[in-house]
Amino acid sequence: RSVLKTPLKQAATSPSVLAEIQPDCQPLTTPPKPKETPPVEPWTPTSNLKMLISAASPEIRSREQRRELSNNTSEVLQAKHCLQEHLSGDEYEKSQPSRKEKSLGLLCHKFLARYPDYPSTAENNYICLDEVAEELNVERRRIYDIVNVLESLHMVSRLAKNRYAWHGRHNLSKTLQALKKVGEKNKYTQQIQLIKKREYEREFDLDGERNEEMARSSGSTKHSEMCFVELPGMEFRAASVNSRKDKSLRVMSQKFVMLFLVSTPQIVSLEVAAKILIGEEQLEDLDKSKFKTKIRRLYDIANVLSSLELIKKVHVTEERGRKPAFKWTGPEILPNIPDTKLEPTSTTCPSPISEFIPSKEQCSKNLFPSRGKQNFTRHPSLIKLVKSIENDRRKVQSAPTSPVKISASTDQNLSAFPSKMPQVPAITKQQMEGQSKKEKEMKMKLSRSALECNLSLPQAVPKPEAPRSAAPSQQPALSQPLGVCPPGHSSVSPVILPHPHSGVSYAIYLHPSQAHTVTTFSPSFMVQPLPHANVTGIKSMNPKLLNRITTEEGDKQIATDEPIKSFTAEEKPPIKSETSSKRCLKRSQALQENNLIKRYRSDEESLDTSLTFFSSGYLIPLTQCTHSSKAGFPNKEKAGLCSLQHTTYNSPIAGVIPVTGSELKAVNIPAFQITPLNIMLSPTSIAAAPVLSNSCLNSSNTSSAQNPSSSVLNFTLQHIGLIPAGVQVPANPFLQHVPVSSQPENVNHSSESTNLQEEKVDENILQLLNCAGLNRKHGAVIPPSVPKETQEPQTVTENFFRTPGGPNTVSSLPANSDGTDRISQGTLYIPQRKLEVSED
DNA sequence: TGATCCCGCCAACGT
DNA sequence: ACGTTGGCGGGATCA
Repeated sequence: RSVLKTPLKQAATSPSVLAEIQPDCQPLTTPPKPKETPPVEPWTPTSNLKMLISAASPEIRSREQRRELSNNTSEVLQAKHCLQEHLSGDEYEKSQPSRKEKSLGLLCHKFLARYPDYPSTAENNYICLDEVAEELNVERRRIYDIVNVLESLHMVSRLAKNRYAWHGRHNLSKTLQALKKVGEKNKYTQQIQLIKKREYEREFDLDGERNEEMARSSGSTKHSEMCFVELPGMEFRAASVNSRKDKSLRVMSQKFVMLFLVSTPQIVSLEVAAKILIGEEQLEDLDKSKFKTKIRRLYDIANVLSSLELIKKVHVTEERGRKPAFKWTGPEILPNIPDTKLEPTSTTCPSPISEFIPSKEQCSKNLFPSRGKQNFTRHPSLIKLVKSIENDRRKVQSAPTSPVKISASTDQNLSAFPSKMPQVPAITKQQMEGQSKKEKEMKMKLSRSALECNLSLPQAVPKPEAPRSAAPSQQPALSQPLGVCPPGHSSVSPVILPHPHSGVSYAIYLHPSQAHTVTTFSPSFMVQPLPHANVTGIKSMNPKLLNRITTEEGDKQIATDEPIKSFTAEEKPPIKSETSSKRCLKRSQALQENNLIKRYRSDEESLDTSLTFFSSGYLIPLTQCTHSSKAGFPNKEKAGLCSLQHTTYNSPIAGVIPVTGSELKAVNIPAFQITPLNIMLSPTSIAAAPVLSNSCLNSSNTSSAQNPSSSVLNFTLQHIGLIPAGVQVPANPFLQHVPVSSQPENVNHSSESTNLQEEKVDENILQLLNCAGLNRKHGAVIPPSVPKETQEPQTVTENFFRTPGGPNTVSSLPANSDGTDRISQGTLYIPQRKLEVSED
């Protein structure tokens, strides 16, 4: 076999070409399973190079391929390399086998090249694993690795044995949003901090006392980690095909992504990720082997995520040394987006875990994904499925084999309780509710001990019920009432503004009421966050932890330049010195207090069903159907009272941060400053804002299940032939810029947003605290500076919205210089830590 | 060396 | 029983 064969190349290329050609159009052709090309040869290095290049920039991709590889430097170099090898001899063996050429990343590129990022509707985009493996000339095992992570992002979904449906990036944004929510729910941010803190402590040999404490607490919280069991959802939905146990890769991948989405500098080191993915630190170094294995898996995942251009490898240099890490390079996700739900019909990913989704919904979903052919055939059966779904669910739940569980995955760490408790599937809301009370009680009890750790995770199942006891964790973010809102406004909607160059994104919380205005505003404004100077410091936070991030690109600015402004908040004196135990006590107290408060608050909660998390831990984007919703409680005071407290104690770092609910109250949430700048809001965000703003709160309940109908509708229409497959009636949130309408969907969003907000607030608080702590350490408050360069907002926007339809762009919005005023309150995320990041 | 991570054994599942 | 999935970790490569 001589080395270079182009044949492979062709194989690889051809598909990509197709994709290119029919980018979004109709991918009817899909799986070219071209056997035409001789599968025999492995690709040549050259081909690989091409692939890489193409992968590098999707846009260019197709063209690139056709053209010669001349351009890239890297390419050239590689080419040379190849040549040399070839020249050297026929020992192609050497040349070929370079490990790199066989890397998962490369393979993934090749794989991705075969399919369009945005395939037209479901149609034929199916993937036959055997074929792919053959064409790419790799063992199937490898393909699984790729597919599994793609599946975690809902870019593909399993149809049947050996078959997957390709969804491309249509669902990506939704998925990411969902993941982010869950990540927030799980308090990954805090977990990360905790881990870092521990590390730091360890370094210093902080007394064992604390370590033990920490470990213990953490351990308790975390052990739940792996619990995930099968997800009921999966089962039924895929009907025949699903795979079962989703264990790690898929779930791991999602969690990994969540970490990026929730962390401020969106950089996550493998080490931290591994720890979190493992059951949290468990006993400190529990099994090194386990840790090692986790890392290995993370590399696999990271490789594919890198191929997707969602992350990129960097190195973080800390005091300790250089650690491998990855930086998120994917789209920023707007937390709030009014996502209307996910689910454009097209995608239909069969989400394994859709939690509450009513069976019907699921069915519809399932249907969608498939390609047309099957749909027809299936249709009838599907119907049946629908009917039986509920039964199935029950079965599933009860089924011995499938542990129904739940929560584990996502929340894994959190629950202090025995894993089982939390694991109730969302589906059984009612049950849950019933349980919830019990749980609450238990939690309350446990809370003291457990809370310290505060890692508690929110559980998957949302329960809208009322007064939640202390365990905030349990409440799904969804259900939670908004957090901190400045008085008067119940909901704040955070918007994240991506900062392209810096890579840092800012989140702005807007009051709903203001949201409108925002939209109208000029697209660009800057927000600067300011931490309270005084917020209680975190004693544990170590300055060391802070790192500087320097990336070659312009990322550097992130840390340093971040302008930080101080808001007016008055805060309370830091409690730093408290011992952990004391803190705990405080917390518990706080919790109690919170409880009281909580009572008042009603939860609107459950509305946002847009995503659901399944027990298995696998997230699936759903359309929102809110079954769950119970009627919302009157939100009475939510606005006024902020749920802050409750969040507060949750934080994992709690021990570290001694803030009580009362304290929080005292503190004003800093209002953001928005200076007019270049930053533009993405259209999406804008669009979202209005929705949120409106009203929603009140009506939240009402809304409810509309989505399903939309999906169903689409489905139906498509099948009937009224609509082309690609067309979907309901839209994707992005696509649709829904005017603030009275639509029920909106309502849901609002509720969702609310929750998010709360979460965010919490995070923000933590961050602020951190900042404060830092400041203290440094003794200086960081002056707010204005970010200098701003990039083109537009670019950012593009990233966010790839929607073909070209949404109304924000640009149309009138710019408002004084936007600042309008957005009075909010919180901003600022990366507080400084790290040195070196790109690889 | 330590960071990466390919390779493929082999168990859990599905059919 | 056999095929499909995919956890897992030894050990080869790379840097």
